[in-house]
Amino acid sequence: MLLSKSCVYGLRAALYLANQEKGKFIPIRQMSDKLEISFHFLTKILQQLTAEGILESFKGPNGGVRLVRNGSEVPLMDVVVAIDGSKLLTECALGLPGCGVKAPCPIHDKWAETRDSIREMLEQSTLTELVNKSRKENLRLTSEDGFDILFND
Amino acid sequence: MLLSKSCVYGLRAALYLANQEKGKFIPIRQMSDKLEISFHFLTKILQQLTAEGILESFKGPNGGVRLVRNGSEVPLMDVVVAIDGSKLLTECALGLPGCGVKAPCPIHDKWAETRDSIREMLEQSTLTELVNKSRKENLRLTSEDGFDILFND
DNA sequence: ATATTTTAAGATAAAAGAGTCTCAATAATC
DNA sequence: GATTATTGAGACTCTTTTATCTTAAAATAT
Repeated sequence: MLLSKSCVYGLRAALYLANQEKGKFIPIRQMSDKLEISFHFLTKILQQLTAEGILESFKGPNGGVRLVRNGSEVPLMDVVVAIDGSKLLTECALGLPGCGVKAPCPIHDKWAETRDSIREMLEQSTLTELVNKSRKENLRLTSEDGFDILFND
Repeated sequence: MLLSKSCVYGLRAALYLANQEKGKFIPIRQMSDKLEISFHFLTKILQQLTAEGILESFKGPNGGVRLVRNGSEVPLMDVVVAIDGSKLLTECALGLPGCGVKAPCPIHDKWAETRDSIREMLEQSTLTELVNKSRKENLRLTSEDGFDILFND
C-alpha cells in the first residue's frame, strides 16, 4: 500500500477538520463517530499531528483539535510526512541499496519520475481544495454517507 | 513502502536468474548467499513465483529454479503482481471507499495518472532490459558487490 | 538400496502495524 | 470542590509481515 492506514485516517480527519468553522475545536469522539474510525486509534494519530504542529488541541469540555493553519495552506504532503515519514519519496523502488544519482538502480530514473509525480500531487493538493471539491460533488469520506450528510447533526 | 520486502527480494532473485545461462537450474542456496537474503525466506517467495508460473523448479542434485519464459518476456509487473497482488494498481490512494470513475475521491484523477505511470514503468521494464543495463553500468543487487562480481565463482 | 542434494511444506518465532483499554491530566460547569 | 468532558500517555492485544527451523518429498549419484 502506498500510504499506511494511520496516514489515511489522518488525512480523512484533516479533511474533516478543514470543513469546519475556522478556529473551532472539534472533539475527536465526534470525528471518530462520523468517520467510523476507532476513537483511541484516531486519538493516537491526531496526537502525532499535534506533535508535528499541524493540529493544536485543547482539553476539557468544548475541547478538541483544530488545524493550526488554514486548510488552504496545508498540502496533503504535510500530513503524509508527519505520519508516514518521507521514505516514500526518498527510497529506491526496488530496494536496491546504494541507489541514487551516483549509483542508480536499473529503474532509478523511471521511478524518480513517478516519485516526483506523487510528490507533486501531495504538495499541490491542499485540504481546502479537496474539501471544496468534495462539497461540490458530494464525495465520500466514509463508506456510507455523502459529504454533506457527514456534517449534519 | 511501495513494494513489500518479499516483492523486492523476488525481483532481485528474478534479475539474478535472468542473468544466468538460459534453461539452467540455479540452486536457491546460491542465490540466497549471493543476494544476502535468508535462504528459507527466499525459498518461500520463489515458491510463490513457481506457483504463479513465472519460475519452474527441479528437486535434487543439480536442481534449482529457472525462469519459465525468457527474461525479455518477463516484465517486472508479473513478479510484482505474483507477490504483492494488484491492489497497488487498483486501490484509492486515500483509502476512500467507493472511489472510482462513478464516485471519485478528491484526488482520484491525479492519483489515477500517477498509478498509470507506475503501471507503465512496471509493464515496460523487462528483466533482460534491466540486467543488460546493470551489466553495462555495473549496478548493484546487494549492498556490497557490483553486478559483475556478484556472478563470479 | 543408501546417502546426498535439492525444493516443498508446515510449525514456530520475532517484529511491525493496527487496534483496544485504562488511567492520568486538564479545563469547564455546576 | 465535585462532576463531567475532553486530550495525553502508556500498557496491552491482535494481525500481518518478516524470518527461522524442522521435517518431508523428490531426484540424483554411488
